[in-house]
Amino acid sequence: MPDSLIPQTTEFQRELLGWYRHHRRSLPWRDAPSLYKTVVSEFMLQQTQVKTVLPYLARWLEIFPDFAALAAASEEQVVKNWEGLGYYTRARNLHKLARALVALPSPPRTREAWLELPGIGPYTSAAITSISFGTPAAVVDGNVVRILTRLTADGTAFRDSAAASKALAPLADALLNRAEPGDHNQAMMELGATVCHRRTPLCTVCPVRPYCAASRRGEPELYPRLAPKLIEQLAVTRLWCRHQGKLLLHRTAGDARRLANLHELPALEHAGLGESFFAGDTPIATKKRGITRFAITESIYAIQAAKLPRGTADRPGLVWVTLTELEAITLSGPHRRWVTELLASEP
DNA sequence: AACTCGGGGCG
DNA sequence: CGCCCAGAGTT
Repeated sequence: MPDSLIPQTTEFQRELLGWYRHHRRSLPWRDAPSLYKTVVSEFMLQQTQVKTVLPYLARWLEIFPDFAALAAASEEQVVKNWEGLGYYTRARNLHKLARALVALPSPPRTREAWLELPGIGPYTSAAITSISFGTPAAVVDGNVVRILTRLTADGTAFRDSAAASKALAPLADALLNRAEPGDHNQAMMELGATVCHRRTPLCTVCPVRPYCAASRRGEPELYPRLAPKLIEQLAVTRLWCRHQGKLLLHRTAGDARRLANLHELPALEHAGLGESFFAGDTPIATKKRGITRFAITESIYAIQAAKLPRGTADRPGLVWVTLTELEAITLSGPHRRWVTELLASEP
């Protein structure tokens, strides 16, 4: 392991923590910290930027102020308040977690015990226990991977960020300030978010620049080395079908791995229609979206209910929804926007 | 170990 | 457009 940094660990920790005390952003889970706020924010922040999370978290804390309120809510209500954030399994797991915690005499205090709970992995268990209980567990997220590979100029070609996190865990642990693990962990992530940017990092204001091999070489952007991902182009055709004030939607099965119980505009396959059903017609809207490794172009075609093949609307998953019901049900983020937009542009 | 899950920010 | 974001669960 490239660890020329290790002998200077104490100095590194002191500079990092000193910087953090002065420069940390004021964030809702830092102001009046509580276990509940820490847990909810960590779930929302999985693979999601701070800026995106802020409005969701504020609303969430109003509606579900503590574990008891969350545990008492229905799953439907919980997922509805996650609408637009994505990775909806996180919401279901957070809900399950709340129900598991209120059934215990007190929340666990060890990383191992938290790891057993739903939605909690290596990162989140370390984050929660270090921040809330002072447990000496080092977090390794995307920020930490970037900082550690730069500190040591580690040019290893990692398959993906998960492989990098695993490989860098020992170094993260060696650098952990065991007297202040929560602030140390947050300081590492704060540094990654506000100074050690993926591109054009602000090395001139970096508190740990003296310990950074990549900065010395003048090429911090070379790290980390991650394999490029292949983006696949995909085309989806969807229906816009209005009838007697209602809108035809597709509801994904509750046991599906993706978008379980969520609604979207029906795709051709949901309606049992062939690929060429709308051949020659003009879509009322064309939308682009990205989903992990897919770049999807969605074409939406208006069709009268009477022109659908008989029995189409009775197919499994298809539902007629009134505009009043539409507000209460959960749509995926993009579909919520598109539907709102298309309704507003109706004559 | 490799895949999958949604969505948005930003260069 | 492509990469990344306070990752975890499943296969």
